[in-house]
Amino acid sequence: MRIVFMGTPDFAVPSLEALLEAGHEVAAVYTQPDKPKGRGHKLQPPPVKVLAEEKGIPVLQPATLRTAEAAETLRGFMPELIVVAAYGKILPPEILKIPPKGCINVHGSLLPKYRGAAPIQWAVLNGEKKTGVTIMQMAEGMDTGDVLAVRETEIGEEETSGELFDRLKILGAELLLETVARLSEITPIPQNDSEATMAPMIRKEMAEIDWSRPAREIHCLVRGMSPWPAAFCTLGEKRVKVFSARVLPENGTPGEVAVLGGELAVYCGTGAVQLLEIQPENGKRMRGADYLRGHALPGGRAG
RNA sequence: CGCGGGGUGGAGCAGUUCGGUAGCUCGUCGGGCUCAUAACCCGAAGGUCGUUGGUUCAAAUCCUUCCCCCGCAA
Repeated sequence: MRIVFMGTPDFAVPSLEALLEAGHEVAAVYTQPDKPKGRGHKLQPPPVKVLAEEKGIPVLQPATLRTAEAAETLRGFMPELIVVAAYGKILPPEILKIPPKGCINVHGSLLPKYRGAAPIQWAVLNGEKKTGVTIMQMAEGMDTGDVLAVRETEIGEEETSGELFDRLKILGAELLLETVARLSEITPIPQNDSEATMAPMIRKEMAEIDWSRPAREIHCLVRGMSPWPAAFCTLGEKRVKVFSARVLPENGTPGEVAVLGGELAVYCGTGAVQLLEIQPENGKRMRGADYLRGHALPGGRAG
């Protein structure tokens, strides 16, 4: 099938790969413009662009699709179908109407749950036991289109957003391929809007640990924010990221640092958490127990 | 030229301002104590102090070249 693919980050890469391997004709790839990232403000191409260029596919990085020119350009590729996976832009109605077989989207949740930009992280943050991927037709609203296919998966007790991301991007690619193959046979199912929840973009401030919260909740925060932006707190004078933690039943003054079970730990509102893997400001990622060797903290307070 | 921190035995750190024979906590190895231990005691091994050149009687420490790592911001 003649397809135009739109996607930007890592999550979208397996989907594009799958379409190519299945022999679909990808006429063009749309992705976000390169942005200055990293130290020194170097321009970074999105992962999808890197793959597309490797495969010799035309790459377009328009700042907006809301112009007559953009619609005209897209029409020029004569796509039968547009496949979108974490593109990062909303498609205006004029664009949605272009491909005769419609526009479909790969979404990292069980819609109508977790509509929006960060479904995977929110599922982990909320301590969900299961989630999944949904392939849907695109409508004008945010992830409101009719559902074409769904696949569920369980979330591990200790699974982080990063790990779940890696699994869902593969699941999503597989389900996408099956859905495209059976597109004409599928009857779209409307979403039940009354059950919808939103998963807005994650902001760094949301990753700050509040030690007065229950240990279980902090554990979810750590998993949900790992590896990005990473849950963080203050130890001594330094800001420290927490990538991995374990819940303990011991109670104490919330925010007090201790050594529990031989590991660096902090008491929470209810229970305590061991900080198994952390990264101090300016430091490398290391085990909490290692950090303890060079820092006398027990008895102190974490912020 | 976005701002900033750092590279010291296997790990995490101190020492660098005011140059002078490398230190702490832990790990490892050997021995001891103990019913026992992530406990305690004794002893040992292990470091060209990221790299290059320089200053000096003497450089981890001062000046210089380059490499690598990381935090913030975006």
